[in-house]
Amino acid sequence: MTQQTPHESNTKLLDASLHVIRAKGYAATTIDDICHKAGVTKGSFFHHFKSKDELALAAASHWGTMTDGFFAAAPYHKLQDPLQRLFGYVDFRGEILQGELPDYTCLLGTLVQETYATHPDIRAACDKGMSSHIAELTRDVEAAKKLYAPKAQWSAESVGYFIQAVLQGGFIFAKAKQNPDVVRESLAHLRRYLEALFNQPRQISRKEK
Amino acid sequence: MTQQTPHESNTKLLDASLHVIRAKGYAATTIDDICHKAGVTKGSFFHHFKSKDELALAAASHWGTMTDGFFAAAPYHKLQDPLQRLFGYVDFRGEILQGELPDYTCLLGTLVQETYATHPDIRAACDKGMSSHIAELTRDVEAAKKLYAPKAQWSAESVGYFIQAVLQGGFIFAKAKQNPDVVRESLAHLRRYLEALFNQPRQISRKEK
DNA sequence: GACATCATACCGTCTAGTCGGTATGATGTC
DNA sequence: GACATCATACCGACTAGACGGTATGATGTC
Repeated sequence: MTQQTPHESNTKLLDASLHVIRAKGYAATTIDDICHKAGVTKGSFFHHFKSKDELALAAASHWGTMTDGFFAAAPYHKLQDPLQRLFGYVDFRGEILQGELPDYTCLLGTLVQETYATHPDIRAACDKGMSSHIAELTRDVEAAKKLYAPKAQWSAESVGYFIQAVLQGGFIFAKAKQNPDVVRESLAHLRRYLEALFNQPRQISRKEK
Repeated sequence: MTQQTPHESNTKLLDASLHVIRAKGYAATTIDDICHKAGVTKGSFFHHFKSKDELALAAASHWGTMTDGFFAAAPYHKLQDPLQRLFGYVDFRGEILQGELPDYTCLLGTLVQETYATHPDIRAACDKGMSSHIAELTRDVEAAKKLYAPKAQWSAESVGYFIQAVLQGGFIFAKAKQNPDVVRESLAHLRRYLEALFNQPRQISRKEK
């Protein structure tokens, strides 16, 4: 909290770890892998981080900071209507499926799968990061519900989790097929569902042909 | 394919690996872990499997056999109407969320996350296993579509993948929260969506309070 | 006695983490 | 402004242990 701007090597190591862990998984990632990718030495690594596990915690936190900024800066975020902002989010998640798999998949989803039973603190950090992203989403769902479906039975939070589950699950198939098409098609189903939940007539989304 | 009934140790090793890999992940699982859990020695392990990677392939195949049998024997499978069978599947997936996390999460989803970039053959085996399960599901979706929504635009296959994505994504949150409630709530959303897709009036499912 | 099924000791490599050391630059003192 | 002192950042050889895999031989079964 009393952080100065961290040193460049520190940031390079964190950025490298985001990529390498998403590509190889946490256990298979070696410290040397990360150092090599970051272009720093092992001595430097252990100057900045006490252990591999501590790096994972720092990486999870770094991931949260990165993604918060990324989504806050996205164009959909400026829309006034909370429902439009929600649709904007879903469409945006489809638009960013570009480049290699480690560029668009979720670090926390990968990390938690491997560590939930063996590394309680890393599991908790993943939970915290994902929950905070979902809480942000849930605020829009809640506001949209008040406006468009005030009497509906479902909870806004469960919708937030549902959206993320579709994404996380889609990423698994993207990895299995080396191809994000399943994510795109699942997002199309998700959007159709959200339209129904909020009593919106079927409409063609911006990016849909 | 010309398999005799495999020796007991072989099966014990495979069963053990299903559990251990789902708990710790593939890379963090050691051969000794699996031997210990199976109650056999390392000599036996290497008598039955050439390497750890070969075990992973055998485990993926074993998983497919197990789950095929498990779902084929489930009560919903006897229903005549394909749409009821589909709803039966979704409800059944909710009902089996019992016991510890490694008891109900998906081996292939866990495995593919860690290996997709580094172990092409394991990745392919996971893809094959998941695709085959989805193909089975897709047959019911297709049949139900013919009956209840013949003109709809969506493809049956994309619905099959969507269902699995919701499950796989839900498992990630179950791991993060050590609790399958997110899966249950996501399955409730999924069911509501499927009812809409097939033009079914909202109905209270058997297990819903 | 031949073959499958182990059991045990062992080997070599890989890897997280250590440790002694250096480079750089800030701060204080005269 | 010269010099001592010290903190931070970094380097890379080294180590101890873990882990995948092997070698060898025992035991049972036909």
